[in-house]
Amino acid sequence: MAQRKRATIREVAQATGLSPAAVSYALRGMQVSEETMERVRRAAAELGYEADPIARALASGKTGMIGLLCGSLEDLWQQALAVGIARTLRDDERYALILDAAGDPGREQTLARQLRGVDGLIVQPVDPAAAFWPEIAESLPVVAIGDALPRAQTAGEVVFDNRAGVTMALEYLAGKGHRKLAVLTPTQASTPDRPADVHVMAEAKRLDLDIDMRTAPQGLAAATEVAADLLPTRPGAVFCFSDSIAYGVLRAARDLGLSVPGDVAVMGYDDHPMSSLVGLTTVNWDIDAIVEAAVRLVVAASNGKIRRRRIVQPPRLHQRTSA
Amino acid sequence: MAQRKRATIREVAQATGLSPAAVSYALRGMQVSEETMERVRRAAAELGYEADPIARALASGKTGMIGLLCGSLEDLWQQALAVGIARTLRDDERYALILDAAGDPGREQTLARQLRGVDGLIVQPVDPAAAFWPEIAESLPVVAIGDALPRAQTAGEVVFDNRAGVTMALEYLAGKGHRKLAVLTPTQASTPDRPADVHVMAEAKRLDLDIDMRTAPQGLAAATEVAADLLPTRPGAVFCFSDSIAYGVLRAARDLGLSVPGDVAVMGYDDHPMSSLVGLTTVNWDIDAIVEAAVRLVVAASNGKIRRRRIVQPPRLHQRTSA
DNA sequence: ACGCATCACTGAAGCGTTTAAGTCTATTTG
DNA sequence: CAAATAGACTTAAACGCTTCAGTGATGCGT
Repeated sequence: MAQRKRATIREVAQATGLSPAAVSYALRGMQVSEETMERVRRAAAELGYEADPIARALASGKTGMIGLLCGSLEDLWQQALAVGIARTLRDDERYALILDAAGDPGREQTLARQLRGVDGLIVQPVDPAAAFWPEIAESLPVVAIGDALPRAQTAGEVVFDNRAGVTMALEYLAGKGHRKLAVLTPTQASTPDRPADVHVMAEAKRLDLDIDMRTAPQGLAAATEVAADLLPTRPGAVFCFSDSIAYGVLRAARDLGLSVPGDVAVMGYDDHPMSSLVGLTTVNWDIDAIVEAAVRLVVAASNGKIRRRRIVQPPRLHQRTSA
Repeated sequence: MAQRKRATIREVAQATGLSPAAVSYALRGMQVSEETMERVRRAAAELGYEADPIARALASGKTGMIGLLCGSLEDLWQQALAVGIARTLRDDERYALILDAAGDPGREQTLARQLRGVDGLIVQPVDPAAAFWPEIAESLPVVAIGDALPRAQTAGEVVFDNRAGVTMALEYLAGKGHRKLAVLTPTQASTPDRPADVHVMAEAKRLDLDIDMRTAPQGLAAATEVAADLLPTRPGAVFCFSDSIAYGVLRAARDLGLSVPGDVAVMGYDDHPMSSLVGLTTVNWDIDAIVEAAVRLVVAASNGKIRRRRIVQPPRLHQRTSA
């Protein structure tokens, strides 16, 4: 509370009889003799000096922070992704500033716009086609996860082959003999023509499926409510566009006394660790590979190395007991 | 990538024929005429001007960022807590810088020390008794969640009545007739005499229980491995100090073909939303209340309002099917 | 012994804001 | 009507660091 003033670089300079510049160099191991470096280190430790990241950032133009703009942190899988990215960034001496668009394209735009003082941005776009992305990507390195940003010059993209993922899921369900299904996609304010939705419609037509397409929030309680409305219409199977939503369906099914997969088959999407425990059949994206690739791309870009690589993740089907 | 330069306040000043100071005031609605304000607003919008948070922070001494130092983000409950706090902070125009001590007191110290340029700190301490807390708390407002920081002058504390929580869990298990139990606490590098451990030992003695105390990581896969080692010793019940660990036990039990709670009862701690789905009996802490209280305290303190309140959370028992 | 690098460091400008103090005009007040 | 007051700005000094362009000393080759 006391907000005690911390030591500045000037005080260290005074203590060692050097100039502030020399101290600055010494602390970062540049341009100084071994001996001076040692002396400075000692004095700094003595005074409890710790460089002020704000001042450093203003002077150097680099903050060491990477913004992580998540589509919706209510989704457990995205939580896991965020934690993984934060952890991996730390190994590069960088910190993640985690932001949550909460499924709202408007908020996504606001957050992306306000985001300065960040060396790079990793984004799981809610609205990949939005008009503001090119402008953002022009002012700092942007790496997109999930969907590409078609109109922006990103520093890299780790995209999911959602077309293949949807096909895989729907073919699997169709192969089990299901014709009448429901599809639950995450609720998001006004994002028309989402790529995933388009894929679902196309595949439904191709496979001659009767689908009831609805939206659901990612929170367990809220998703359960939506599912409780849906299940009485007795779809043969429910395909959820995130494991979090699928958990809600499982919960609702149990509350209604429906057996899974007997009365209703349930499929998820993403493969959160908990899915292995609850037996959810789901489409798997390799989260570790995604984390690793995204971090590598954004770190390279923030160092000025140009990559602009597009890495495509292939889906895999994890069959368990729910479908 | 182009790193296109954004407009500065000076350019807005030039465009309007005012001084930078006037623009600064106008943009924050102070000391200027309505008319000038409007003119500045328009010019700023035109130029796409957005204040640089770094420079603003250096000049004003406030960043709008609150540090959130989590004990271990592998724990799903702590993930949920972090997401909730970030979301709630946003309503106060503040951002959360989420950091993960990963159960390591050493890392906790490093992170806490480096943490400057943050208006306040919310921490779920790994090592509440550590010697560096007083120093940290002196340089910025600190709010502790979970365990209090006994030696530091914090700006507030939202503590869990772990004594009551442990008693509740152990009495419940004892009441079910269990004598031989195992307790799984989160792995953390070298933190001696953790309060929770002490409570467990005391209660074990009082209730005359035979307990096998072990540690486990919070990740599902890793926790499952530990549990797979433990379960063959056939404890009557396993009490886990986090739901995440309990999930691992449930998984291992299923892998080994043990019925829950028939062959082994499992109890968790924290009450993550998923526990309602997997039927985990657990000790509940009201996460929404905790989030709300912690944010309120840290925001008040970062505004200079002194509170220093200690809020104690009472445990509740959520009985489900696993014990 | 001479020029030429190299090394170790210093001086000072700047990064883009905020903010305390000061200036000038217009208005109010005794 | 002089003096005090308020309003609307401007000036300039921070904020704490980095970094560019020097400045003397040394070491080196010839």
